[in-house]
Amino acid sequence: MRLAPFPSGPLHVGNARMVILNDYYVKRYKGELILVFDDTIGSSEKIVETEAFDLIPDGLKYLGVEWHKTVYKSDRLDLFYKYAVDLIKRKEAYVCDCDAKVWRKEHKIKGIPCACRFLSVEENLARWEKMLDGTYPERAAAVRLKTGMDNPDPAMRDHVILRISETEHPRVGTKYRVWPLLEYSWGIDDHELGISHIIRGKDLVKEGKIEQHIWNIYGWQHPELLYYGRLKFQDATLSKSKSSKEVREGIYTGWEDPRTWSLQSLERRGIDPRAIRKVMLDLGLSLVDISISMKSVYSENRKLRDAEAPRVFFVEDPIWAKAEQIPSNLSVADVPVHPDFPEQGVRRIAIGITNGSAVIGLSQDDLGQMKKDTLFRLKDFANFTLEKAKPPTIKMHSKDVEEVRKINGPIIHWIPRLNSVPVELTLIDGSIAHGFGEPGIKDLASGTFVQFERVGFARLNEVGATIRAAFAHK
RNA sequence: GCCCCGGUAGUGUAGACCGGCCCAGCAUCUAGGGUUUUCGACCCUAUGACCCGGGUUCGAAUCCCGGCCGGGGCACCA
Repeated sequence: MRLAPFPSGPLHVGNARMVILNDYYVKRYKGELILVFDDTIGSSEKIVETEAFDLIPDGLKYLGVEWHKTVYKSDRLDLFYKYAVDLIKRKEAYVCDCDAKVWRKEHKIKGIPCACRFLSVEENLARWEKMLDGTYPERAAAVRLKTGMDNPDPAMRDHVILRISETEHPRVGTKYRVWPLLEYSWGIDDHELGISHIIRGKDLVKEGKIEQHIWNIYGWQHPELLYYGRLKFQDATLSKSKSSKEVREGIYTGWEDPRTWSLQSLERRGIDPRAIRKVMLDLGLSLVDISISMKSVYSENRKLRDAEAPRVFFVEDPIWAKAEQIPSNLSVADVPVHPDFPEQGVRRIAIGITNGSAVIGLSQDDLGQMKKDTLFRLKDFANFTLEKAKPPTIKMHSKDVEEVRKINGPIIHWIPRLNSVPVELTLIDGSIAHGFGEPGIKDLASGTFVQFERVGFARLNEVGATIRAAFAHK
């Protein structure tokens, strides 16, 4: 089987379907997977980006995809030329010098052949040479495959299979000026590369039919063609060209910016590749267009990683409150690393008491919902009442959690002023939440997937004087 | 305009090829409840679907026809 990305940028969650489906069947039937960079010259809208040659394999490795060989379409032009000449000699193809617009209107739509279709083999071969040697400028001539002008489907009438482009190619430069189109190059390569099964999006069914036409000409065995419908995410806009532009212009921080939805960005957010794989495989292989939510990926990720995610306190944009009347024997809070696994021990958070009071950071949301005298609990520490809002002052009430449970009072997360560490948390929309994490956060390894209690899961990407983290999901 | 494909709960999927075991299974979402020193995890409960109309048949989500709705193709893009 084969993976055939166009190298315009890294793979994103949407591309993951194609990749995982192929990888799944290859592994299940112990087949062979070839990574084929579909780096023909493209068009003004579809441009080959050199960095994609590295970003795509990176994404595949992240997903745990194993491929056996890498092939570049741009290395195989001579092969496509060889078959082009052969098709012309077999009178299966011809060089058409009609204007594309005129041809579409007068010939394709009406189903009437143009004069070029009846030219002799010799004349066609002469024209072919003129395409190669530069006599024809761009767009002046193209090779058409005789799929049939009388085909009831206008989409199938004598499609162009090779055309002239003088765009410089990032890998082979200006060595070639005639480039194949996708359906032709694959018609040849699916056979030449020995592909047995093709799994691709249903936007390519017409291309599949053209491939079959070519296989029939040569009497080649048909690879199995399987198509799946369009996949949309309700809560993610996937646009490689938009991302590419925003990355280039510096509006996005790079290809790991969450707004690109690249595999790199998901890795950075601590999404387990197995979560993506599970969701993609659950979709099956139907032709139906589907629209799913990233929530399913998040749900799977939670199942996979909740158990290994240490709990940490993080307060965004904290309001520093003066906490009074704390007894000196309560100078440290012992907070479980993970509530379901007591054996993982506790986080010892020093409160920082001076003269019976300390400074504690609370979230604006929590504080905003409290009235004077509200009884609440600083989670895993002690109960307090709100004395006054400005300046924010809270007073120790009791230690036992039952006191606050009785009245069903709020239990909130918090951080001490003492030794708390600045944290920059990149959210899914690309914005950054500034806040502080509890002192112990600086002892965690970079790459750790944590749960900021009552905030959500995140991955620590840089651990230093300031912690940089990426929000994953609730 | 021409051609192709699809339509099971909010979402996704199983069942459809080989009609009965399907008054339709599962997951997720949503709403309740339980548990928990997190708005996480875990447990329980609830709501909720075979696009419509004919036909074949003892019997149709499954087969046939028509309609409706949706998607895609008709590029010298991939």
